[in-house]
Amino acid sequence: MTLSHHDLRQVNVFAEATDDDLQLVTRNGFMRSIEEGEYFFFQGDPAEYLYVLISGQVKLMQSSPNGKQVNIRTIQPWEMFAALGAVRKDATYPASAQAIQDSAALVVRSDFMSEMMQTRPYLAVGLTRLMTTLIQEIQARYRELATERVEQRIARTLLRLASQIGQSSESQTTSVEMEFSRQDLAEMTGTTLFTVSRTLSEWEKIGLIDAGRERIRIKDSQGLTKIADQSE
Amino acid sequence: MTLSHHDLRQVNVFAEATDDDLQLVTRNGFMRSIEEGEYFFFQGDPAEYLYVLISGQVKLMQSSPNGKQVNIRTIQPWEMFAALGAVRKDATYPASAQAIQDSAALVVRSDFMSEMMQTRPYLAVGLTRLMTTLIQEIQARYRELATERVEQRIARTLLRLASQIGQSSESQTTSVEMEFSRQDLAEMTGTTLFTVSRTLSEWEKIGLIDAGRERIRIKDSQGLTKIADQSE
DNA sequence: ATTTGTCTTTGCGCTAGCGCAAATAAGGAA
DNA sequence: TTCCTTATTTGCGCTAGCGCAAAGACAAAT
Repeated sequence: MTLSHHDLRQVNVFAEATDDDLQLVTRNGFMRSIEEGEYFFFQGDPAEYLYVLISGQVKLMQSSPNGKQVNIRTIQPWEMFAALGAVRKDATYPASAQAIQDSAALVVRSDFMSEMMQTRPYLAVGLTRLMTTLIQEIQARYRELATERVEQRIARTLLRLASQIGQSSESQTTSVEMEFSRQDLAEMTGTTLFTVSRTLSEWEKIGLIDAGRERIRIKDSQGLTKIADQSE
Repeated sequence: MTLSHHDLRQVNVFAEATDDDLQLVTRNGFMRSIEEGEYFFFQGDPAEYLYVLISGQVKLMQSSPNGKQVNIRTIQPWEMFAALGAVRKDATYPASAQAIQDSAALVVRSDFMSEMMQTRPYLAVGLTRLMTTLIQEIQARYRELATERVEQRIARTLLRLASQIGQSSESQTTSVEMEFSRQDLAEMTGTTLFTVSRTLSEWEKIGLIDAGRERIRIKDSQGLTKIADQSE
């Protein structure tokens, strides 16, 4: 698989890059494909590489000492992830990256990117911009987790995922088919598999969604929005 | 109040700055002092300035549409905050900054810092490094909120605060006196004022802490650590 | 078609923690 | 000192959501 510069410019950090710089990145990087369920890296590994997802879907998850897991973020194609190694020496990945669909990624050495950044402010600035986005998103999720009830969080998460996926795939169809297990969704919303299952069953009954094994499709996003926004 | 370069180098992002650059920053910035309870800025305001806390203590909090608040982060002296404006045009603050003690900050225009960053990679890289730290911290808090019980979260928060404060003040005394209301602590841990009160009362009874009105001192940090780490 | 493994559903009991209300305590101001 | 405001404590009832177990559904492999 070859990457055109046009493709790579979909990556926010590379949007303003010169052709030469993109050339450098692709020359120094390599492609890596893994199957559903496999990992790009594990929490605690030395952060030697950063990744740009080309196809598929990847979840970043963090596990606590006692073994429970939370889903920090779900990566869509053309997102850069695991970039922290580029700015911190001897960092280790704070999360594991598992493919939830067969996935391919462009892999670049952290220290190579780090060198590039020293002489190309646009790169460092772009990376900072990316990080502010991430911070804002996780802060919002944190607030939701702290203040909202499970039902609202699940609704909001479904809507968020639908918009992320709808954005990355060009299919602007109203109802996107999403592939997630109940367990995945539980980890994303900070609840349990059982509660997710119960909630989705309820919603399917009243026609808000259409759900199956590892598959959810939103039928009435307005109805979900109403649930997500209900103040009490 | 004047800021020596030595002082400013305590700020991580400025650690490697040249004297000239520090000069520029102080010349283009100004000091702003506010009293306990007042705000440096509010969520939703245009992010025109970034701040470096010089003295006091500030909490960054986010409020949801329905009015509930969470404490995103607590700022200690020599921390930079509200830096997102420097990399995003037309951004608005995603949180409000309220002084929980009388505080003073160095205030710098976002677009001035933005310009500096264009020609000084160390600044952009330093800012990115700062952001990765923030991301890691809030991710950890997110995981805790999702997987741990209230008791553990309160214990962990107390320990974290104690270490942060102990770090910024040079007093390496074993037990730091912390000034927080029960409400503050509730917002930091994603619980309610009542639960915090009950928990602290319990801990005071068994000698882990010493608490008063808007005041907490850890007496037995080992005991707290044990609570924070208990896996069940 | 049958088996096997995994994912999902659902019933059931339980409890951590919420939320209200009322009492109490601690400072600060007059 | 006394008053006033604000923070804290504590009792009490309640429920959202957890966690287990067992059954059911689906998909892939043989």
